[in-house]
Amino acid sequence: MAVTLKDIAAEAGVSLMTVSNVVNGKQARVSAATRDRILRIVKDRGYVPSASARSLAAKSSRLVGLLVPAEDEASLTISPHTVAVIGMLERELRRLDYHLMLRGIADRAEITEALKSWNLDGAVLLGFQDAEIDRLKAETVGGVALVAMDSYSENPLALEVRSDDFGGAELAVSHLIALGHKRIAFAGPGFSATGVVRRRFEGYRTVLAANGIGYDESLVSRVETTHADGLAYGRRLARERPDVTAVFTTADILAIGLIEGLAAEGRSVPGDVSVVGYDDSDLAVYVTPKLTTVAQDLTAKAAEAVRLMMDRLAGRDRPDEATTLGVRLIERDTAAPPPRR
Amino acid sequence: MAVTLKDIAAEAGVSLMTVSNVVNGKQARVSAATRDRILRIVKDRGYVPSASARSLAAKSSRLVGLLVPAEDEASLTISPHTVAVIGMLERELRRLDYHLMLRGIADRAEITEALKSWNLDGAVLLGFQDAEIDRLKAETVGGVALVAMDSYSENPLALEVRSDDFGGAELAVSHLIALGHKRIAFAGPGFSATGVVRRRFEGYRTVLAANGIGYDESLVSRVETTHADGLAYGRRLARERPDVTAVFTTADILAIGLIEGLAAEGRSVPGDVSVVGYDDSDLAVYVTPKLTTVAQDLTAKAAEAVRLMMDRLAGRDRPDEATTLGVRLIERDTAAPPPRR
DNA sequence: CTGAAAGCGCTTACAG
DNA sequence: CTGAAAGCGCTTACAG
Repeated sequence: MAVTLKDIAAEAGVSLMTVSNVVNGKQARVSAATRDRILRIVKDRGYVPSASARSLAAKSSRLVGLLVPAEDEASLTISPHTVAVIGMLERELRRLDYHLMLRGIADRAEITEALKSWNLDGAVLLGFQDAEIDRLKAETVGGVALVAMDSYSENPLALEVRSDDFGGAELAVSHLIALGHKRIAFAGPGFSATGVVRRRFEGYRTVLAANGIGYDESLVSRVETTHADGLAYGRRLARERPDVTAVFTTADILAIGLIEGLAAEGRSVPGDVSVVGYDDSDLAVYVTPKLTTVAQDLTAKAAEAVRLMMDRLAGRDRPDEATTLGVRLIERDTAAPPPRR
Repeated sequence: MAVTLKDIAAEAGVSLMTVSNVVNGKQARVSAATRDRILRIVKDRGYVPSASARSLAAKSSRLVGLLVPAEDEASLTISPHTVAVIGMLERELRRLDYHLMLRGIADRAEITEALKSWNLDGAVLLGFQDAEIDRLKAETVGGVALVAMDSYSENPLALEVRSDDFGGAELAVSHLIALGHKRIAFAGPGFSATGVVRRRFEGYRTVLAANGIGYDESLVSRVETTHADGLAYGRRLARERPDVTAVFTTADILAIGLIEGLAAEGRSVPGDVSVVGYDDSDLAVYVTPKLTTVAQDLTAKAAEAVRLMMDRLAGRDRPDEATTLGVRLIERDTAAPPPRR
């Protein structure tokens, strides 16, 4: 069947060991002549080392997992965020001769299982709630390099990477206030559980307070991150809250649905209501009017996650602190001064 | 370190073999009492079988690859298409206790390498050109189950899954003709090389001919599948081809850019120019006006690919013919009768 | 610079 | 119903 080290060794008239050394680039241990001869045979025969044999014999699998929460029977929901991370991660791993295993996690125990089963060298945790990261235990995680994206968990087992969610909200809400808005709503998904949303909510509250605007709980709505939920929220807002002149949302897709919902009830953006999104996804410029939004640099975030992972894998340990990336406000066409009364 | 079969066997006072049988569900070979005892220990100790050891000893790795073309230094471009397939594939594999390895392919030789290195049981090839599928050889592929998506290659080594590209184009162009259009442009990426685009182009030509409309090469433009290229094309079209009243494009994102480009030059859709997209991606309903487009059921296509793969893996071999899924036209707001002159 | 031995954690026949 | 042996393809010390 497949060509093995043994076959190459036999053909080259050397020992297994020598071929192994050559294949793994330990050149100091083999003469140039032998090396070239072996390399030629390797190439001619199309030899590819068995990764599972290697993984079994060595301590390292050269395998990194990308772990993403998954409903039991549903297929993985892959956000633009996830896509950016997958792309970057795969490329960097490939460059360093690692492989990427993608795994949906329906049940918490599967994290451990995924780690152990293929003896992963590292894993990137994407989209988990802080509490789930908190629960990771050293016994079950072993020495696996763990990077948790968008997590505010304090668990020292995982390196955290996120962008400045508090600051992003500050930027957005300050902008709305500067335009003259006072009745500013907040819309986002379950913000008690997920740290990212909670930080944005805190940014919202903080800026309000700093500007002497009283906090009004009735302006805060829990809306899932989908176009449909945004749309329903927009209709509701138009009907029930004519006093609201601006909305800060935690996601572009939600903002886009919201704008459509407002329009369906005869309210225009930004004429009647201003809307600020979050993410600066591609979508933001495809829609009309183009979306004013908080940009987080997904590519940079993914790159940072990969870099942390690679540093850990290479044993270049770095100060074990969370990395927080900057954000900025992209002013486009959905935020304007409130209508004159 | 990690708990092994041996540890479990020792604790249960049985042989390795017996534990192995229990873990692998070969219950006929073990008494119920022993089985329950072993299962309890397995659970208590948190034993997870080593997949690499298993892969090495058995003939099967329970590993399926998703192979996607990648520019050398660029990160994977993951289309909505790819996302749908990744999600479906991961879920089905997980359900059957397989794992998914994601691999970008910069160079053709890497396909073989990916297959051999981890001893993949199967692989889904996504986004390769027909010629690349054609070149796959039995020697290098071995017995790996191969599914090629959106391929029109005749290579019997791979099972092909695609949707009815010729029919989709027929639907779109017939619709435009029925509305009264005669000067209908075609815009899509490199359509000599990729079978999918070529089939759509053939659909376009065929319908034109069937309706007595002469083929005009100057109406056919090669435009890459990006918003930016669509936009540039739209501007060009508005300036140089006032005679064109309708455009059939091979992708929604391209159509959306095109509409923006036309608008930038003062031409409205569908007032001045009608546009039909392809894919019915989420985007289609987010933009204004909402896009008329050809829907291909990505979920169904992904599901079919997974099903073919699973049947092959399970040895349930099926008639080795390509699967072609249906398409349908979704009429929304970007196609209307041509302007009266 | 090169090699013989042991072992990684499993499964696959084959016995009993 | 249960087990002892061989082997999957590699790497890791350790010798020479």
